[in-house]
Amino acid sequence: MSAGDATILLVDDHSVVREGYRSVLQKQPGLRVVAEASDGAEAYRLYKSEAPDLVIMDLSMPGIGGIEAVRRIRQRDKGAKILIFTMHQNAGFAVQAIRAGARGYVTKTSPPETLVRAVMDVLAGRIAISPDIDHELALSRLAGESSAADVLTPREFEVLRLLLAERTTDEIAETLHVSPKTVANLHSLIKDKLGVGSDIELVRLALRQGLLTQVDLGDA
Amino acid sequence: MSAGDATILLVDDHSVVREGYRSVLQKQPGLRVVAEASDGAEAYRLYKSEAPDLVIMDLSMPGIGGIEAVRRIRQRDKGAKILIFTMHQNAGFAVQAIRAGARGYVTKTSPPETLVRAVMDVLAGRIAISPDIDHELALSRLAGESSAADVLTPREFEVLRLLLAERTTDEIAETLHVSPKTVANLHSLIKDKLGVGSDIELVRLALRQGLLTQVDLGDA
DNA sequence: ACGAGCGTCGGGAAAATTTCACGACGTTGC
DNA sequence: GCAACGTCGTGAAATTTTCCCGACGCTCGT
Repeated sequence: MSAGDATILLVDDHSVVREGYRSVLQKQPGLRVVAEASDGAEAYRLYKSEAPDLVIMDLSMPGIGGIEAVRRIRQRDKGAKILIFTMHQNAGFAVQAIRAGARGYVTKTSPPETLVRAVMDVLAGRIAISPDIDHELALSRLAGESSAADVLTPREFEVLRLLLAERTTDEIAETLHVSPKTVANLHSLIKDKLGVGSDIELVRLALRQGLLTQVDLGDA
Repeated sequence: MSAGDATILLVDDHSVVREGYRSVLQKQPGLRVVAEASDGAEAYRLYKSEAPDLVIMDLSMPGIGGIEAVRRIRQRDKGAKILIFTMHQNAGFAVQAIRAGARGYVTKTSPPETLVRAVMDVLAGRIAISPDIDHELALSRLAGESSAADVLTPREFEVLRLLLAERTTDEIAETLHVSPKTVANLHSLIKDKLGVGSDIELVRLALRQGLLTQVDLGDA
């Protein structure tokens, strides 16, 4: 490991996975893992203190998730190179991540070579997307599935978020200081815009698009 | 690695994670990883040919999932020792896994020592549950949250499954050869039994209990 | 054998929700 | 200035959900 090695910060809440990263990356000359974090807040702290050349980050993590961590790091350093490495084989997540400022998106099902290749690409300033996500993105294009984030107005999006999180129409109305009737109207309009017929389809769509994560199920 | 080493089969669809397992386990004397699989079907095949002392298995995998793989292996060999190692910090999954015949359930957020400890426990014939899941199980007990699988009759469960998968009440009625009215009645009864007020809560509950997985979102 | 209990199936009617049509108001952009 | 649009709300119709009920068949304990 020479002084000219590219420095890397690993972020993943699963220690065994970080172990796996290390094992794969250390076989590669020119790379050096200099720090590890297990959540977004820690990642941000370590980014500031270590100023690594590259961050490899998972998306689903307790507390501050990956997307938000990307946003914060980028806000601080516009040139930050962040590669998302996640289990979510989901075009919606990829779009969100890239928009937040990530420079790459690779799924964990990818063979180690794909990860290494993506690391090199991002370090060289290129955008790296793993083939399966390319395919997902193509499919969602072809299917013409409306992306909730694009089609909905801010207010509608807010209502959708609350619908997925809170319980009743009345509670949401109170939170938003509008009449329950308005919430019902928006609810109906949202389903219309997204082209779903039932609430169950709505939740499934939200899941696919990464608006709701399985780990968000908090109130158990 | 002596001839008396305990042999292990690793099952996880993320190659980097398998890399991590190996890295952790090979530091441990007396253990030897003899095979790796990336889905349930391959796991079953390799179990038959390799007859390992222990299987370490992920839950969410393409095609045949972890639970089903446990069931098959156990059906073939009642003495099979299977340790579930997964990201799902979810009491519902743990219950399902143990009922299917797994001998242990450890989350990926656990430190490597916990995994190693669990491996030893299961090899010694003990049941191993990681502390966070113990806690989850305790909580779900205390909250008295009804487990869908327990509280619902077979027919109700079937309707729930279809509600989560299909689209309209009428379609389900047709599939089941009953009147839409019956489906609506069952739907209402299910929500009552599970103590949820809306379809959205219903889906969230199903998600928490592992009845629906993010990867099941097929029809995108 | 028999009644109690339960799962399944559905009808009827009331209650609640969803949907649709419509109007008002403020902002933005041309 | 005015057209387009987002937001908020009303009223009435359409639909769904819920609740109450009865029927049928099965199992189980006595």
